[in-house]
Amino acid sequence: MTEADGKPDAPGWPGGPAAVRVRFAPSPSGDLHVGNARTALYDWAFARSTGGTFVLRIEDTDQTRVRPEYIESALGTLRWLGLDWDEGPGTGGPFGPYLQSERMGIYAEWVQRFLKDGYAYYCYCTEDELAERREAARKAGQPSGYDGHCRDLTPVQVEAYQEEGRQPAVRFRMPDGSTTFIDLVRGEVTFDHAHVPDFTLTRADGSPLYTLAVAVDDVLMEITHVVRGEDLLSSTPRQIAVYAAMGIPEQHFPLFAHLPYVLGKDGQRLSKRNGVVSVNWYRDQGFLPEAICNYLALLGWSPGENRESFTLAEMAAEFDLTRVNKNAAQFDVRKLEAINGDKIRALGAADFAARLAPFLAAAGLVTDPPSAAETALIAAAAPLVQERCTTLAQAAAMLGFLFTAEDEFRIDPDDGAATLTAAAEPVLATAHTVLSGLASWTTAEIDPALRAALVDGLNLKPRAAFSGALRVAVTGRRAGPPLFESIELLGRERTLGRLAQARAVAAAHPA
RNA sequence: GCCCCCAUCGUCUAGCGGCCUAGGACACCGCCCUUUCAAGGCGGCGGCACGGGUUCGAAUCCCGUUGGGGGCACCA
Repeated sequence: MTEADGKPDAPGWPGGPAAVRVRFAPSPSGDLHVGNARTALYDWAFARSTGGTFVLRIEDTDQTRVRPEYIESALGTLRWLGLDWDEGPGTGGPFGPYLQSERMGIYAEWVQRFLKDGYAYYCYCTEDELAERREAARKAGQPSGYDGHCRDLTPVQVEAYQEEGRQPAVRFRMPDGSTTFIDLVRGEVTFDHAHVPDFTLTRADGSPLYTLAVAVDDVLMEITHVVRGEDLLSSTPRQIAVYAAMGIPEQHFPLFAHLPYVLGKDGQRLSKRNGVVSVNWYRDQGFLPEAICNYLALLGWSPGENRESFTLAEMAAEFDLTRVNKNAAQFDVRKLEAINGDKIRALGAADFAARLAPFLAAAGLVTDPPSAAETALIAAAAPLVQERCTTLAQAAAMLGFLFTAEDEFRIDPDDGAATLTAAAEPVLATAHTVLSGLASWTTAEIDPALRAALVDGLNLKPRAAFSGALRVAVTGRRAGPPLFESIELLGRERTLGRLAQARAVAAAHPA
């Protein structure tokens, strides 16, 4: 690492090769939430739209907050969403390793160099002392950042602190003046360094902090564009200061783009309190990755011309950072549901059935994986619910009556049970009789037979005949897939059995 | 407390000085279709936060106010 390692001819920098290199750098302290996913999506789309490289880097320097299982979870979520990375964990690449926890030596070297060159200094203040002075500054109406207490310690003072046994953190010496940069989303942004205090590079135990690791890695990994959340906007001048300390010429700094927040339902910051934030939860509910990507894309970007429905591939071709909004967006699950329904309906029949199967298995309705017979029944039943569901889990639930064994079949006590009264008994009896006499068990036979017997024969309105007791007896609920098709798929024996059972129940309940 | 950012229907947005009596989507309401529920079709409700400028002309440009969000960590 010498001055000669400066990157005058690195990709993406003015004067160098034009290739864009963007990174998504999550901190694995929990499941990927929808805000992170939106950032990842934009990073990915920007890389793809420019023909650049999408780099995935894991920011796991804080060992007290990071859990290894969250790394796997995040990788899995990104893969599921369809956001493939060109360099990163599991893929490799020329700038690895891509886990910051495996790059500690690199950060330590740079810290030593910053110390030697006077860009950084040891800070012996304790956290309690810092908190106390911070509070005092705030009360005095002053900026409450670090006050520079240890900036220019004399050798005597240093010795005194060392004799006390204090372990120093390392702080970056923020120069006077201000930092101005062009944010690709927000335009020109300026920070007065009076409000950018000397910040910590490493903890007392020597471990590196975000502001050090992120700047070093972005330079070393030759990142050309830092596209990330707005929460990091105010850390940008620090990173720029670190680039300068590393000896990187200003024209070779990465470009920045800060994305607006994704807020919860109540307009507050995303948290468990104001809606579900984990992408994995939506996956487990049966939201399609293409729906989530489409919806998330709309939270801050649009292709224009009132187009709202598009594929990942289309976004990859059309994404444009300059069209990203500056204002925060609220996450509205209802719109996600609407888009999910659209995407589900757009699926091919076989594709939909294949995606539905795991949800039937998760609900305990079929074996995992489904048997050949179950697979056939799923394929036959899937078209009945494809256009009436908003999620795959909901679709599976609608088909529950079909995949439930007869000894476990129950009428929904809250939904349909009230229809099974003595008044309905004749309807059920007639249906049973008619269906018993059917020569072939097909919708084409069932439909006209029931219509003749109930509508013409019993003089019932179609609505009364097919959406009341009969439907409840067969499917257990008032609402569900089309009745005649349902009866066909259920089969003669099971249908007649359920009808007989419902008759008994109805007869025992006076209207 | 100090500093920064943002501002079009309830929500997501189109709009980048005249094409706007502001368009689309979700949600909501009504009608049609209909064996339920959906889907689909048609229609409706509803917005440029406020106040000053600039301009022949402002949702679009400038300033202020208000409102919302964020930062000020040995978190990221």
